[in-house]
Amino acid sequence: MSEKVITRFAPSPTGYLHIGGARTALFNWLYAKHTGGKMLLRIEDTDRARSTEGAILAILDGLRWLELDWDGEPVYQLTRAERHRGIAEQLLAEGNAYRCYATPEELQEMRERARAEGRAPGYDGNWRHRDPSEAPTGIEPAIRFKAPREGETVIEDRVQGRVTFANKDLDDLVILRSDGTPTYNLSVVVDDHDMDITHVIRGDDHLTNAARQTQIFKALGWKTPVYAHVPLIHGPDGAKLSKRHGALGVEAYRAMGYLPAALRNYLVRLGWSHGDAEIMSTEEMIEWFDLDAIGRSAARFDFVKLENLNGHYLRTTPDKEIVERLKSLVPELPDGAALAARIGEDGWRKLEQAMPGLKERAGTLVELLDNASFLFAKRPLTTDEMASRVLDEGGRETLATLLPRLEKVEPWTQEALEAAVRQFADDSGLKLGKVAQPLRASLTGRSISPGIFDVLAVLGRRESLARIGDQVHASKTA
RNA sequence: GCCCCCUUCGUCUAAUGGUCAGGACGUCAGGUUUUCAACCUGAAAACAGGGGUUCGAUCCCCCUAGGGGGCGCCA
Repeated sequence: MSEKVITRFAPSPTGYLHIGGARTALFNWLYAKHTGGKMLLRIEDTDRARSTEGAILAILDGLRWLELDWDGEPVYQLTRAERHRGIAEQLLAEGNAYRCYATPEELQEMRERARAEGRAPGYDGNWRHRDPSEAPTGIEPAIRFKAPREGETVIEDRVQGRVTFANKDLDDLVILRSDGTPTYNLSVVVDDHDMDITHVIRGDDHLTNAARQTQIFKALGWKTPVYAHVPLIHGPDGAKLSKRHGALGVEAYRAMGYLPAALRNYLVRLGWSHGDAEIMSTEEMIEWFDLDAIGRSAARFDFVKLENLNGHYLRTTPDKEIVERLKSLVPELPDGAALAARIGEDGWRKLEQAMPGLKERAGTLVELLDNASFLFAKRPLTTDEMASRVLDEGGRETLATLLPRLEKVEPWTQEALEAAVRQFADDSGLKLGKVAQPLRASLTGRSISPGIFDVLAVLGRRESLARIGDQVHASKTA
């Protein structure tokens, strides 16, 4: 019965689901899937001052967007406070905890003194042995766990290996605040036990917590879960991930135009590998993922590689799906409403038609959309610098002679257009590029675009001829 | 300050007590080409430093340096 693996993702809702949390969730999810187990979701909202409803929603949304599902209903830690309190009382009754009357000021002072004297700034255990009769009046005590003083606490970590802490370095932590609310380390132990969690996969910033939690598990006579502490993700400069370079919520990645499959693929390769495999399907990830293959060193976040991966997934995603994703993305963009109005039904149709050429050239959905902007541009087009240079006198003359030939093309298909333009280039003794570039500039306002015959076909006869005509006329009036 | 962890091309990583230290992204050079991409070919690019152990160390041990994490009545 207890053979089945149960992992959990346990974010605290004090902000969005950041990229490190997303990877932790992914690893928990993959391990659960790999072993045929479950992944539970627990919202660690015991810090009432900082937890927000919005953050909970953001985290749930982020997980859904990443397509990482969890088993059962999310457990809100706050709702279990009574149970946690009960265990604290039990620990107290069994002599594994004690009341501490130290005030915040006293603790502050103690820490400063310890630091000054070069000792670990932990609690000195003053109230561990003091008689309750000495308790000052008017002060509600906190309850502290009576941590072992001698010996060591050993964690057999699936990623970090055997990690040993001297018990003298681990102080008596508060398990129940003076206001009667449980603290993190107590809640985690009780919940992991009650939820039958078999594997705890989390960031290695929790490594020392694992030692403290192990002590509590032992005091309670409970079996500890298997631990796997994954190294953190750093910014490109090797320093802690800041908002500037990637500690963004996953919704920011969505807004930048990344695909969930690409982000998953990128994240799974940060700290974990399977031989030379780089691009892998979700099925392959599940099949191959294993705790033992997780590395022990921190990885730097690299947007360039993410974008490369995203480009790959863009190219292999069906056109219709990309259009759907764009439709939901556009309203969230700056000026999204206006953009959506400009695109319109007709624009979405053109977009899908032009998609094969567009997705080949983009790293993100946002870039793709920008590359596609010529599709919904209104005449007369504005031309960028490079396009203007192509549309010099010679370029416009070429267009002027080409225009009548194009007007005769029937039907207006890519094949017919290509044949006509190539024939024109031949007849004029011009290289195809000399014709294609002015054409491109007149049709898109840029020097870069999808294949020119695609552009012509998608834009349609009327619009294409009008845009070319605009340039020809400009040459006459100039 | 104390405790814990980490260190292979710029980045993500593989591998091994004896290898030309492999792959991917990026970079550079070619090819292809209507532009840009994509794609193909090729190149440059790493075992942090110092001691051991060993016939032989990137790999095992120690030290140093550098980086990271933790040290709350936060989670």
